[in-house]
Amino acid sequence: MSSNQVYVKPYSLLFQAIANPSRFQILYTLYNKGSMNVTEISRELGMEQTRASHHLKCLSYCGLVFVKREGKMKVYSVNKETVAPIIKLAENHIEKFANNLQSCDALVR
Amino acid sequence: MSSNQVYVKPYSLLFQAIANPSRFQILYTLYNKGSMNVTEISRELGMEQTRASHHLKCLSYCGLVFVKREGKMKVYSVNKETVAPIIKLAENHIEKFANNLQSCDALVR
DNA sequence: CTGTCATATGACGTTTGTGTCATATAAAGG
DNA sequence: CCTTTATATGACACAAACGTCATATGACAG
Repeated sequence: MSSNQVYVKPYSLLFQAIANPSRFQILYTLYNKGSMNVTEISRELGMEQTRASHHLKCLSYCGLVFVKREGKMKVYSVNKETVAPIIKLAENHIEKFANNLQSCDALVR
Repeated sequence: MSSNQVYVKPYSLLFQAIANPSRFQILYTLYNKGSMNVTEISRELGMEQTRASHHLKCLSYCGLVFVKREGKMKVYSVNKETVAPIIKLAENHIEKFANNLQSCDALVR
C-alpha cells in the first residue's frame, strides 16, 4: 500500500512550475534569447511586470532559473542543464501527439 | 509582441498532465512495475478505481500511456520513450533542488 | 439474457492556482 | 534626501482542476 507510493510532491511541484503558460513562456524565452531582466521579459511577452515577477520568484525557488544582481537590475537566466533537455523532450513528444494535446478531457472541459 | 510568443498550449497541457500527483504516481508505477490494468493500479496505489480511470483517460489522450484490450480487461503501459527520460531528468533536478521544491510560494500557500 | 467482473462517465462541491491591482522595497544619481 | 527606475510583495476575486459519489457501459461465462 503506502510502501508502493513514492514521495511525489517534489516531482509534482517541478512539473507544475513548468506547466503554467506564463512560466513556460518565460523559460522558453530565456532559453532562446538568453538572460534578461524582469522588465525586458515582461515587455517581450506582453505581460505585466508584476506577473512576470511573481512567476520568476516561483521559477527560481524551483531552481529553473538563476538570478544575478547587476546594479539596480536583476538578470535572470535559465537553468540550461534541466530546461534544455526538458524542452527538447517535450517538443519531440508534442510532434507526435499535438492533436491529442489540445483535448485532454481531464484538463480542458 | 505576439510574434515573440510561442504557442505554448500543448506544452502546458503535457506538463500539467504529468504534474498531478495521482497521475504522476500512475506513470511512475507503470514505469517501474510494468503494464497493469485499472484495478491493479488503483489497488497498488490505494486510490479509488474511478479516480485512476479518470486520470488514465487523460494520460492516454496525452500519449503518456498506451492501452490494449485483453478480454474484459484493459492493460495500460507507459510511453517509455517520453516518460523514462523525463523521470530521470526530474530525479536529477530534484536531487539538487529538493529543499526548494517543497516551498515554492507561488504554488504552495 | 442474466449475473458478475472490469472499466468508464457525469455531475458537483471543494480546493487550488492565477492574474491583477495597489503598494512596498531597493538601488543609484543628482 | 528626494526622485527616478527597477523589482517585489500582499491581498483578493475569479477560474480551473481535483476527488468523489452515483451510475452507466462493456465483456464474457454459464
